[in-house]
Amino acid sequence: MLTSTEENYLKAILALENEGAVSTNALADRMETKASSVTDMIRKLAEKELVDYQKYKGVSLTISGKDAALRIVRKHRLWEVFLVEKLNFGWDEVHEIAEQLEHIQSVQLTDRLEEFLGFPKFDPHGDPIPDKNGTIVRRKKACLLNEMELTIPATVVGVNDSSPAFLQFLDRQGVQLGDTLILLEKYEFDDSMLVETKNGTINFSHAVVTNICVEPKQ
Amino acid sequence: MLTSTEENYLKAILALENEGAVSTNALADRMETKASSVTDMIRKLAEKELVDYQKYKGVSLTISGKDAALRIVRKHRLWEVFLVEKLNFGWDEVHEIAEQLEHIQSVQLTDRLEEFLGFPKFDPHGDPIPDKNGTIVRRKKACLLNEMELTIPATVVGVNDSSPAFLQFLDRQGVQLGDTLILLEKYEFDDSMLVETKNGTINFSHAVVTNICVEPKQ
DNA sequence: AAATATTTTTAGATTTGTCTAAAAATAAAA
DNA sequence: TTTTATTTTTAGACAAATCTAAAAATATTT
Repeated sequence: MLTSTEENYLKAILALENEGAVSTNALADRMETKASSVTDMIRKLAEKELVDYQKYKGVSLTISGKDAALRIVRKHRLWEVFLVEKLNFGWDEVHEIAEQLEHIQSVQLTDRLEEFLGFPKFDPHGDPIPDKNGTIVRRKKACLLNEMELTIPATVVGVNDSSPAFLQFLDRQGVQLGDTLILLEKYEFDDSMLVETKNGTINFSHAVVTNICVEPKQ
Repeated sequence: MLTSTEENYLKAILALENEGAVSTNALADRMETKASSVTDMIRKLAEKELVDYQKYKGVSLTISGKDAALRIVRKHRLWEVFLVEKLNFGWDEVHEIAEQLEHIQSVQLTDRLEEFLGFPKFDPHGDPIPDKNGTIVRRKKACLLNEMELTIPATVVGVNDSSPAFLQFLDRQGVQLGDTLILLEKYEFDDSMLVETKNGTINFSHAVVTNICVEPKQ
């Protein structure tokens, strides 16, 4: 059995390891703790064979570590769906609560929740929900809004930044999952872009267009 | 903010204090820990003004301690309703999971869950659910099955023992909340009783009839 | 009321996750 | 390739919740 802290470390390592090992400092940053604390915890996870670790070389998840991490992500995202779909929370309000709920230990609970929710494949931010075996649905045609060709309609399928600040900004612009957006112009000097939304044509900064995931319509 | 352990102590004190202070040993028994650990924790709770404590005299909850305890009981029982009503768990399966869920910190979550469930007044074992203010509905006419008069029909409204063993026993006898039972005979020599149930007339031991709460029908 | 038994508290130790400060290893720059 | 800077690890300490063993207070019995 893992402690909540151990689970949070595994989740952080999963999020950070895009090919290659994760550095101690990167983990410390994400966990909002000190590098020395990270070293201690990594040692413990290595002893439990959840991560591969060599001094000064960073960490990566083992098979069973990745498995554990995916189970936590699965729970987190299922609870987010529950909070939004059943309890009418906004997509900007659910992360913090799901951070607690993801540590509830009961495989049966998770599986029944999934069934109750109708086996959703994506959470309220468009992130994929691992199934019972840790398998994730991958979107093939998805890209960032700024990578779209001009004038081609695109459906919003997710966000890269799930912070309340960004989500509330999108709410205020009337942008939500499933909406259609069209890139009309790109301005080189500040990488901002003109986008057609259901609320009209709006100029979005670089930070905005690189944090919205879309799929070409049809 | 309270730790889960502190919350569990408060809950235990609430459950044990039927007039008069709770002894260190009684708490240790219920918490499945040692008396010395209880003394330490009581000290901490006293510092936070959640309990009144005098050395060698036992503890009792302060107003704010009782408040906190009731909030935890409220969450526990609401989650039990959710598990049974929405996720189709049996009444014998929910306690352990609710023990974890009761520590999730979010007043908004609790209140929205309550609303989602239709403001239930009792949990799956017939125990009353405190409302937002800690107020509990009291059943006026309720008594134990063994206290009923012979031949008077009574409705099952709760159980005093919520252990899986007892609940599964009741399941096998076909006894559930809302059922009508009729006391037919009392046997002095072992305090067992003959009871009419929807599955026929059954002899129930003293342990059974003193753990079923009923209300005279109508 | 004195002796004995029980309950409760204290003292000191352990584990978990964290910290600071210093040392060691690695990476980057001169 | 030395020197300097950065990253990572070690050493030692702390707070929380627990434990064992011993001491102190209270209760019970003779």
